[in-house]
Amino acid sequence: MRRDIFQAIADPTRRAILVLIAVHAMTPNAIAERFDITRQSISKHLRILSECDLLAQKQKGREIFYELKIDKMKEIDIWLDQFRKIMEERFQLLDQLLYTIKNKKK
Amino acid sequence: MRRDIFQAIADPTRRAILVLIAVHAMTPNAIAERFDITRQSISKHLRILSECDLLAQKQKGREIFYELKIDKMKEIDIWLDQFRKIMEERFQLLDQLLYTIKNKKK
DNA sequence: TATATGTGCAGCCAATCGGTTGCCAAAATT
DNA sequence: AATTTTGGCAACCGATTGGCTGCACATATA
Repeated sequence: MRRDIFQAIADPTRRAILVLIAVHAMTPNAIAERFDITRQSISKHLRILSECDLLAQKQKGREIFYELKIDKMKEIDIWLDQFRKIMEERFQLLDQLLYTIKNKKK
Repeated sequence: MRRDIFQAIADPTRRAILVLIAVHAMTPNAIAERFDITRQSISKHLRILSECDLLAQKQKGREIFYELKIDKMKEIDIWLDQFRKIMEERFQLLDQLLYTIKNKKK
């Protein structure tokens, strides 16, 4: 069973859950009310998100509030950084090239 | 057939392909050499990535060079922005709360 | 104490995924 | 003209996914 954050956010329902929870912690029932699928399905999604360390649970009586562990989202940002760096290098190379051409003209 | 960028980057092979191609455009065969799977599998991945508008093709003779359409990657960044904003608002609320407490003490 | 509510787990199922092999077409090489 | 190289497509297959139902269990409430 592969379980990483990229696989976790691949599902649109799970992405919506993350956005919902980001605003404030919610119980599985409250979340399920927002979707057209069963509470059990939501529960499965919450388990998957939890296994990726994206969620924290806070028990209050018989209710469980799930909240987003926002720090984990940084992992995606870190992955994106690779591309930002590659693009930056590419632009620098382009600048260098343009500079060389300019000097040759002189 | 669902086909969005989040589903596209869910697969680790596809993520690796994106990083490879980001550096410079490559042919399917050249990409396949870097992995332990068949050229046909790579071809499938390239098709999926293309369907998400993540890749551009440049034909040179019988070779096809695939290159990354870096702009499409911004979509992920835009999605992450939601969370950045929510977090910012949360911190501002916290600041406000701390300010109110401070003033009440006076 | 009996009942209602909140939650998670197990098992089922159709659809999708990610790999494979086999094949064909176009371009390059001999 | 025959052969090699490059690349895509189709069909197949086992594993995974994302939904469902049914059930069990703990906690509130009557």
